[in-house]
Amino acid sequence: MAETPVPQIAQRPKRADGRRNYDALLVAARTAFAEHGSDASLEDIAHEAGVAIGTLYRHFPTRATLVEAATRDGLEVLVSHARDVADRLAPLTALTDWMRHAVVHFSTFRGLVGILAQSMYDEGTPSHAMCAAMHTSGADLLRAAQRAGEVRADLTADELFGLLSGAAWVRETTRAGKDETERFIELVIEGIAVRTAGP
Amino acid sequence: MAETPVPQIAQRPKRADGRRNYDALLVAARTAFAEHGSDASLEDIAHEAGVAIGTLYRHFPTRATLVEAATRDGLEVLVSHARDVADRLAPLTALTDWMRHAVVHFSTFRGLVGILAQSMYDEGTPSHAMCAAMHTSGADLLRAAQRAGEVRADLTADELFGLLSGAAWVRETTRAGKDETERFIELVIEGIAVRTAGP
DNA sequence: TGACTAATCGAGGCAGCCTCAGGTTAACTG
DNA sequence: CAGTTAACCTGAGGCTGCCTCGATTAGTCA
Repeated sequence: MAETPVPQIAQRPKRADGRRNYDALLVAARTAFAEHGSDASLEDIAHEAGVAIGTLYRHFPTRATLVEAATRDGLEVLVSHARDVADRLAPLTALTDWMRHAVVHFSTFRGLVGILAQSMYDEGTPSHAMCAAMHTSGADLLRAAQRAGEVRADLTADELFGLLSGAAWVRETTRAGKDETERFIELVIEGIAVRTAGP
Repeated sequence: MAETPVPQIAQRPKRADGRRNYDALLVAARTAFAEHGSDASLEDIAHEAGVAIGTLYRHFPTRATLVEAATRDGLEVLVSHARDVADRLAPLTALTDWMRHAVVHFSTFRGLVGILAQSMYDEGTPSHAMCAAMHTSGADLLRAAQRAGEVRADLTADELFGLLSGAAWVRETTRAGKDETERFIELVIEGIAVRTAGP
């Protein structure tokens, strides 16, 4: 298993009021993003957190840094989940299970997939480090499934993430439920899995 | 083949100067959308067309109506292309070919897929009529391929359009080239096609 | 307690959206 | 051709949201 560095992008502020406001902003941001997508009004978020707009910008100089902070935990869970399933499940099952979780996380709120897809290859974006770690996680699972002969050998990790984010985008724009998402992933798996002997 | 109504959403203005400005706006809009995506500045478009902002709003009361007018031709081509391939090609080949064209059109500019995906099921959107016609076209091709036993019988048209728009979204956000797009569609087809006898 | 400086505040400049009251002009009519 | 009319055009102005920055406040530490 390849090394998955744990990125520390921005240490939290030190002063008590600073820490308090930072947390309040994060809570407000998560709510606002869930409701209005990644382009929710920053001034509303600041107001909701009981803080002036300048304070928001002090903690999060760009929208991207706020999104990153609001979604970091979820991505961390995703990365550790990859290690977990790799240990517990058969290769293709592990990959499938992880893909399910990835799609759900990517579509946490409208606009997230776009940001993550961007960050995956664009260093310099706040989310890049976490995305790179996640890329490694996915690639490891893919490689294992390929070694086991369960996934077509010519599929690259980038292609896998293309399929994954496409699925997440569809989920987020159609507000698909559990069943539709499950079905969609099944179709994708069908396309990348090596067929076992037919009837 | 089901009926494909040709919608006439908004007749063009009658007076000469009105028609002239309408056309100029459309040209400017296509350029701007291609360059900046569907959220290009409307004031820039008006200025580029040599017209005041109020004139733009007179012809296109909402951004959606402008997008619709700017992309209607392409959708019409897509619909007639479906009839064409249905006549000329074997069912699965026809479906595949049409999907290729659909993905390319859907990703004409950044933001289009989202609008089309929305319009497909939301009556009351300007693009809905064209989208519905296109839905019919795709469904016809799908049904033919299923009758020929070449595509899994349990795939619905809505699922097909989910896959299609997912592919288009990936193409538009990664600015994928011809090869990547081709590959992506191949993977999708692999997932929905009935496997011919294996080795 | 006083000094230091992190942290906060919010007015203000800017961009883009959209409306509407008033001015202009193409097209038609006698 | 002059008169009439409705279609058309204009752009200032109100609004929302982004982002900055100088003045102010308040934790922290010696």
